[in-house]
Amino acid sequence: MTPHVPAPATQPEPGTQRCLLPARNYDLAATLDSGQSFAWTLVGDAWEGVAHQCWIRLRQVPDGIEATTPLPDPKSPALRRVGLLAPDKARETCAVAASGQAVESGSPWLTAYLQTDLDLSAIVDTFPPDAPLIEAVKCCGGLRILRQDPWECLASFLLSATKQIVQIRQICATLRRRFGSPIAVPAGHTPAFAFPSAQTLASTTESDLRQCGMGFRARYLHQTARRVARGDLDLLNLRSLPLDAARTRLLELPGVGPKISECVLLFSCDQPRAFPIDVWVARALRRLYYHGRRVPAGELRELAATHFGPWAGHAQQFLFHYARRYARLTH
DNA sequence: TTCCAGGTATTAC
DNA sequence: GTAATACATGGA
Repeated sequence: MTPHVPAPATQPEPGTQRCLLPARNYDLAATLDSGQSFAWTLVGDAWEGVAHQCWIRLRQVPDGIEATTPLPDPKSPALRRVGLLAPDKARETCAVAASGQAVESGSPWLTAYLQTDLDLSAIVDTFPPDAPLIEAVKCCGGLRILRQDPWECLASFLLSATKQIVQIRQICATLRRRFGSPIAVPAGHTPAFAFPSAQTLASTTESDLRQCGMGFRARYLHQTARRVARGDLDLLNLRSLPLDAARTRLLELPGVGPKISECVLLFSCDQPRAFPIDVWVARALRRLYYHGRRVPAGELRELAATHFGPWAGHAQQFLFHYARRYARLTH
């Protein structure tokens, strides 16, 4: 499927810098709106959101993804953590960008976040050649998996239990507004906030969190934030552990079960075999691989672990997006 | 009004 | 070991 590609803008707006991340076979809309991140909003023909504590605007353009960020403001040290480059490098490029040129140099952290360097067709080639996957890939080609911050990913999915994606997005936005640090945005833009750290959330109360509309999930988020804040679990170190070890550590956290742990492993811990099975994926697996029969959860897990190969998580994301967006699979 | 939402922990067989 | 149930909240 070919994503809609709007015409490129010519000039970055004043006070911002822009760069192009070359990418082939990349569907930005499918990627940002497929329930893996809850940080992005469609504004006109672009997606606005916050990643790595930076406000960003992303647009699909013919050669890849165009990214816009605010220029660093030397008068606001608290808001200085902005830009497509590390802050020191960003200052060097200010003059160039402010003069109206697009910044063409790379931005390693954004490339890593969006995974624009990954060869998606090589991944798809590793999938088993079965009809359901072929159909899902045909419908959702260009769907990527982001590499998110582990804490934001864990906290967001703790809030996901029996919530619609639109509501998870709302709760995350409220959490940012109430507890996140303000970050730089283009002049005149509505304020944006970083995702609050585990330390910050640990220092609030369960009742404070509950007022963000998260209901019973507040206790899980608060308790997990406290454990992470006091160092029981080093989330970044999780990325260097083998799959089983990382999974075991995550499952020790309150409110984290088999589904949420797989989400964190797949979306933030470099574990492409991780395979979250939620209601949609379970429904899709039953419908597409078992003729709609009732199948024990254990059998679905067995299929997930053995059938889809080294990039099973991507297969899962195709099936999830396909079921939700195109097939509208119901019970 | 009733049902359901990218689940998990607890309790009951 | 597997099957029901409570858990808050808001949108459809």
